[in-house]
Amino acid sequence: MRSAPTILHLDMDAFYAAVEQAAKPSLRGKPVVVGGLGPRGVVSTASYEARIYGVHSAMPMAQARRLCPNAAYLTPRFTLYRQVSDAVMEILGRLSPLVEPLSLDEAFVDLEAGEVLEAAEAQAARTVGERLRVMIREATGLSGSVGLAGSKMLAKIASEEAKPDGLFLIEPGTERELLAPMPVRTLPGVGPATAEVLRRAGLVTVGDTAEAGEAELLRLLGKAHGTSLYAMANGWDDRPVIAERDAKSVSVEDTFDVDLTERTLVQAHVARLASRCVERLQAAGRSGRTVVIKVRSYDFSTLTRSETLRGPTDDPAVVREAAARLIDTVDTTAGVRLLGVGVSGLADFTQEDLFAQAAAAAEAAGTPDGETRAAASTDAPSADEDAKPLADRRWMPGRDVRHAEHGAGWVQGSGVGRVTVRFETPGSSPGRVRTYPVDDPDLQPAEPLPPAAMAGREEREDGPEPLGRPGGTTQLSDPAMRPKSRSGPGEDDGDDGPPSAEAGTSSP
DNA sequence: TCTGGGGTCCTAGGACCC
DNA sequence: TCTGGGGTCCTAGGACCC
Repeated sequence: MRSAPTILHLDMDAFYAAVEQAAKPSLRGKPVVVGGLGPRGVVSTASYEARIYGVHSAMPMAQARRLCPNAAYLTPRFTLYRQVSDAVMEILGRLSPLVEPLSLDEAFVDLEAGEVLEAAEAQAARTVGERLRVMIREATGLSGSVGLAGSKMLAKIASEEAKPDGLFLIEPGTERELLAPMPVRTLPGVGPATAEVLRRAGLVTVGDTAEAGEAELLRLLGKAHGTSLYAMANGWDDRPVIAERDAKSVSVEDTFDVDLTERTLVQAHVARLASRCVERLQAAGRSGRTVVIKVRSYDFSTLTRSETLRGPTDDPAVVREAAARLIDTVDTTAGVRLLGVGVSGLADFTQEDLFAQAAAAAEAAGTPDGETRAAASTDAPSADEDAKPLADRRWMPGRDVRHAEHGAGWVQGSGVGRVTVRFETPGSSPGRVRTYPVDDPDLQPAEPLPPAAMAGREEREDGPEPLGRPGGTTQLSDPAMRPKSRSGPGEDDGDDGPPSAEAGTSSP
């Protein structure tokens, strides 16, 4: 715990939804929900306008649609979010060399490690935080909330208090009094299960928990959890900001629109997931020794099976074979809703490297060829072409497209052989809507356009058609064009829950 | 129309070794 | 001739986070 508030936590406000609003002028000020659009999708991020209706992260998409039928529902575009995130992280790097990203939209910064802050007093830290918020807005057009405190835990709690679009500084010395009345769920590491255990013991607030004493918490929660919770409840936290950590596992998983029952289909999906997993592993330049499969059944019960190899590998065939052996041990006849394949026990070298080294050594020593292994490891990794039908992905709501005549736009919706496109770009004014057949050769998928603030020079010259020409056929209901109907104050507790991953459901 | 996807860390039991 | 004790690795599951 530092005597000056020199740990900064940045949390971007409703990040994915805010990026979409920056990219799509017609959605600004309107409810926007980003997440999986399939029958089993969940909400990744809801804009503040959508939260007023009760929509929040991790909520099933179907429920969100019931609560807020007029929102724009968009599939996530991670490459774009990563671009914007990189720009934000670069700005954080100007404050201090010690930046710890937690996700695309969140990071800790140790201001003491930078020169920006010499006089380590509160006023200086506040100034740095406010300047940061301005820089982020100028560079990306987005708002972020800043927490400042003497520890990571408190900085994070502070940024939560600051939301949305604010700054909150916890003056060292005031933390216990600030924390005491807060619900124990405020503390990091206290989720539903822990909160319930504590509630049954009569501990509801952070203050209750601190007063209960360490022995009681150890009894209730076990060693590691009890010890850390006692410290957190007292505001004690001296975890350092750590610049970069190596990943410890890589995994991919798919939830299916309809439960899988056919054995060969299950096996085929496991093989495909194994290949995808290895692609990611290789892209990271890593290899792994333990292969894990995950199976979620029709009733949501979930199990994992793992196998540890003799040495680390990044060979797709080796991982596929291990995954195939593992799935063979699982009864899937009742129906499977999710399959996953992961690799852990990561290393920076591979078994093949070792073979190659041995071979090279052997060759150097005059032994005939060291080629035996090479063939196996260069097998084509069988890209997952058939992952999702191409047509489905091309016209997912939210995707960028380009029309030969009308220029850049994005997919507002599709169905029954048609795609509805709104023609606008980040720097334009709200655009109009037109509908095309899905196989119209004039219409093609396009690269995402970054927020206008980031676009710099190259943007703008190629805007969409101006408003005013009649002829756009609007046949899908058009959420973005409805009048703003902000109802009621809404609650708006925290921000962002779970970010999500690729639109990811697929059917057999 | 109930419940995504990508991670981290912890616990606990059994195998195995010294 | 009836019971060690500790350390490490592996496997499985669960809580939690974004």
